[in-house]
Amino acid sequence: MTIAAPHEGPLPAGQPPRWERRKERRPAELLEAALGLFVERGYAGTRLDDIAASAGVSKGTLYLYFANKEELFKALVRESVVPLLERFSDRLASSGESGPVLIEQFVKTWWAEFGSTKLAGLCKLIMAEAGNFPEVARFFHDEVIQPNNALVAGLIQRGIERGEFRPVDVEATAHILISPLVLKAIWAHSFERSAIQAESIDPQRMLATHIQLIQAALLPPNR
Amino acid sequence: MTIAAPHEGPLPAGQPPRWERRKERRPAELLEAALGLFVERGYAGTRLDDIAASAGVSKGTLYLYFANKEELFKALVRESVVPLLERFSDRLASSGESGPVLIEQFVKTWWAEFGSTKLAGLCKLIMAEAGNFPEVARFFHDEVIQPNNALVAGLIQRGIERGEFRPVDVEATAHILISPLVLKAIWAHSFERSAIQAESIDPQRMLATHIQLIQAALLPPNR
DNA sequence: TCTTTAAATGACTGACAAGTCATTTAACTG
DNA sequence: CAGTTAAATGACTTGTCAGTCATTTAAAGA
Repeated sequence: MTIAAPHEGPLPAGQPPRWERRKERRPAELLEAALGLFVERGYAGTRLDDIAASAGVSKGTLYLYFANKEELFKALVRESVVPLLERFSDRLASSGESGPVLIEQFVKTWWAEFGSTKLAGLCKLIMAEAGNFPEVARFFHDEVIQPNNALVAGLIQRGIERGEFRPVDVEATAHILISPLVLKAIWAHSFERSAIQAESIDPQRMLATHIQLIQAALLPPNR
Repeated sequence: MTIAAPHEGPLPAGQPPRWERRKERRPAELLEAALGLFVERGYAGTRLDDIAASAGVSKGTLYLYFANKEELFKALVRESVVPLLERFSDRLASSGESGPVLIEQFVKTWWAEFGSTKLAGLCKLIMAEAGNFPEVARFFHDEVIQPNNALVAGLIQRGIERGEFRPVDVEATAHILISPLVLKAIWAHSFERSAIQAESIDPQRMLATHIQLIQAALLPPNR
């Protein structure tokens, strides 16, 4: 993509080397290519030759950086997850907003930062391959899903304590709140790819309705 | 599984033939075996040898009944969908119950008849393979998902017209209502298989909460 | 300019699994 | 009890793709 300076060391003063080599941006480039192809064709359906070609190198190069296909896949999951967590953790946990507003912020942020992203395709992929890669599934579950659920549960719990929400089963409600987001994100990478002219609902419209419904459902019974 | 009489014709009076042959229950048996293995290991991960062995025959036999792996898969989807539709169509569409009760009935029936079944695994499989089998995805979408959505949308629409529900975006609400069911069903065939000791929520508990929340969310603003 | 170093290559191999088919086996027939 | 039919078999062929490695290429240093 972009022309890059060698990883370190002095370059011939000024102009970058026309053709790159011995770069250590290679792993990242390969993972980027792998993400796209894995999401599009699935794990088994993606050839390492294609990933390499898509990253502009040969298959041999790929093996300089990753031991094998499975390790490449695991690295992809690991590397994709890190920025994801960073983006989310501190975002809403300690905001001063009211419960209903926090819910709205969460839904919108979640969709913008994750649901509408290629990463949602990765989520679909992991679910599809969970049976074949239990460790990967476990990792993703522990590092992404659980914290995310906990975050939502925290929002609801706090709202209840403040009297902004009526008392409900916090964990179950958290699941129910997230489900439409996750499913819509997955959907976009399965049916909406194939059955294109399917009259699928606009995400923003669905999100807006979802926010309204949840807020109404959690309204305390006072007054 | 069970010992079966030959497809037709007279048997030697009384005792069924000890070893079956030339049966035409074979296709169904093969599809049954295929369903289990496909759901467990995915499309690419399932060997035809294994399907045949699981059905108690050799691979050659499989090819007497299905042209190839892809046709076997398509047949599986087609055959699985038919009973699914029959079970659901006439169930709730013309019941005399009130809106909130219909919602509850729908959620519980859906889970019992589909979500907690192997067929949910098929749904996961189709989503995972949608990219590789667009026709299959389209078929499933048109024959299962759309009618199901329409059914729910109908319930909500009728409730609104009767004044049992407040006016909402019917289509979006239908999606939102179904999402937690579908996702929980898919979940059971991915993460809950691999990350077993994950503290996953009991489906009944989640269903109960979901019903409460939806009913509250749709409560008309009267009084 | 020559030498050194390591990044990159791509032809090769080995394994695995889809799909074939000549042969075997068992039910039925006369 | 032959003889006929077709269901069933499993060894074999074939194509694909993950993974290897001797060779090539280009950057850096002397």
